[in-house]
Parts: sequence; C-alpha cells; structure tokens
Amino acid sequence: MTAEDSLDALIDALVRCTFQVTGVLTRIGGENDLSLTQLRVLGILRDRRPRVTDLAAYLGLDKSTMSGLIDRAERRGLLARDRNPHDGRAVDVFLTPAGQELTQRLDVEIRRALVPQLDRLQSEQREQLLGLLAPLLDPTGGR
Amino acid sequence: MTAEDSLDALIDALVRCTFQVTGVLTRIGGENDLSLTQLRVLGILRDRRPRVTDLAAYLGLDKSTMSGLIDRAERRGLLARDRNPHDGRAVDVFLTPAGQELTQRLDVEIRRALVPQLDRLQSEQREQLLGLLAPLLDPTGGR
DNA sequence: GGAGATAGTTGGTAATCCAAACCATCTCCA
DNA sequence: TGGAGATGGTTTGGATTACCAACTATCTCC
Repeated sequence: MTAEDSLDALIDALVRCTFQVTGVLTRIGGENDLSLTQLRVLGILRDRRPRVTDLAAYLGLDKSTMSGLIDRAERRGLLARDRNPHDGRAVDVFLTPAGQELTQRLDVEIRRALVPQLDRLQSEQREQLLGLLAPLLDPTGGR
Repeated sequence: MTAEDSLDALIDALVRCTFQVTGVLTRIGGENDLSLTQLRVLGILRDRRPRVTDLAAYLGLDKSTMSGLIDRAERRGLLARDRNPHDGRAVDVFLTPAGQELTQRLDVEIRRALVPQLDRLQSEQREQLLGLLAPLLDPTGGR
C-alpha cells in the first residue's frame, strides 16, 4: 500500500468515524427532543456564558439562526438570556438549572453510548489515540 | 490522571474531532449547494445502487425524508430512480454521470481540506491512527 | 455629538425531518 | 389459489433549522 492510498484510507476512516459519532449524538439528542445543534448549544454552555454572536461563531451559524434556537430552548426552560452588563447591545446566554441538569444527563448517556466502542481498545491504545487526536484539534496548527 | 479521566478526555476529543470534520464537510457541501445529508447520499451512492429504504437505513432517516431528498437531488440531475427489476415495490437509486462527476470533485475537495490537518502527524503516526480507528468502525465489534 | 460599526431580532423563503395516511406490490398460508 | 397481512414508496401536514435582508438599539471614535 502506497503512502497515498494509506492517506486516503485514513481520511475515509475519519469521515466514517465522524458519521458514526454524529449518529450516536443525533440519536441521543432525538431521544430527548433535541436536534444535534441544540445538543451542541447545551454542550457549549456547560462551562461558558457567551453572547449570541459568540455562540453563532462557535457553531458556524448565522445570528438569526441562533436567535431561533435560543428562543425555542428558552421556551423549554433550558437556557436564559441576560443583557450583558458591559455592552448594552449584547445578550449573554446561559444554562438554567434545568438546562444544567439535562446537559449532565446527556453527558452520561453519550459517555455510556461511546464507551463500548472505545473499550475495544486497550487502555494504552486509548492513550495513544488521545495523543494522536490532540494535534488534529489544535486550532493553531501546532506552529 | 486516572484511567477514568483519560477516558473522559478521549471522548471529549472524539466529539470535538467529529464536529471539526463535520464543519469541514458542511462547508464544502455548502459551497456546492449541498447539505451535509445530500453530501452523504452522494457518498453512499458512489459505489452502491441501494433502494430507497436501504438508503434511509444507512442514514438513520425516515423513508419519507428520503423521498424528499431524492426528489430534490433528482431534480438537479445528480441522481435517478429506477424500478427494481426483482421487486415491483422497490425503487433503486443511483448517481447520474453528472452526480458521479460532482461526487468525484467533492472527494478531491474534502481530501484537500483534511490533508493539512493530517499532515501534522508523521507518516507512521497516521498509520497508527488508522489502526486505532479501524476497530471503532467495525460494526461487528470485532467479536 | 454624530457617522459608522456592531449586537440582536424579525420576517420571508427554502430545506430538512418526522409521523400518519395512503396506494401498490409481495408473501405466505389456509 | 386467493386473500390477509407485510413491505416499499409517496404524499401531506407541521415543526425545526438555516440563510438573507431589513430593522432597532447601542457603542466607538473622530
């Protein structure tokens, strides 16, 4: 197998893996009446209190899309808005206690769903995988 | 770091990686007026000629959703339907030449977008990563 | 203090998705 | 063999997701 083919195979595996994980997340979200995007919103808000624009930027969505997403989640009591004290234009978004509770429960479910796959690897292989994924995630490109 | 924490970190990295790859695919799809789902449809049809229900099952979608997706892609001339010769109820779906051409172009673009990230790894690390992803993708669970 | 930039919402449109209802075809057994 | 039930697809209706353009409110800075 040439290096070229091997790279193709790796990309294929990466994409396949992406869809597999996405499938798990979509399923778990769906079981809780959450779209994948809503799931991501909750995940981001777990340890942050961003303004609407930041949230949209994280997710790669338009501001107006964000408004609707927040509206519906707010109506369900999962998150809330608050005027930013330092900038009268900005609106901070954060989880309500109910949202925190749900997010935590989802975390457990996601973990439970993914662990069996990861358990196919031995402990040191998992360490290795973590080490290999890290550079891929570094936004600075490691330079 | 305990083994428990390490597993959490790995799951976090895996999910983060998933969203990063999804972002790339969504962007490239969008540049070609394709949703992520349409992109997947084309990808699946690359080397298959499934019936509508099979396609829906692959993607985890409802039959009725599939109908609409196929309709729109067919209207764009990317794929076509044909009555299954062995089962009068079933409808086979396959790429048109235009669809094949687009799919191939998308393949190149996706490759080009992901290679820079993967180039952060040395050749043998990429081999290693491929080896670690393989068992995660095996639907039989390797048993 | 006002012109231009920035933050967010609203309204309009298209795509995506599900569920339920529906027709056509197939299976299979009584 | 004929018909009841299962299966494959489409259609319809409704909620969500997503974009863009237009709008209001606030901020920045000359």
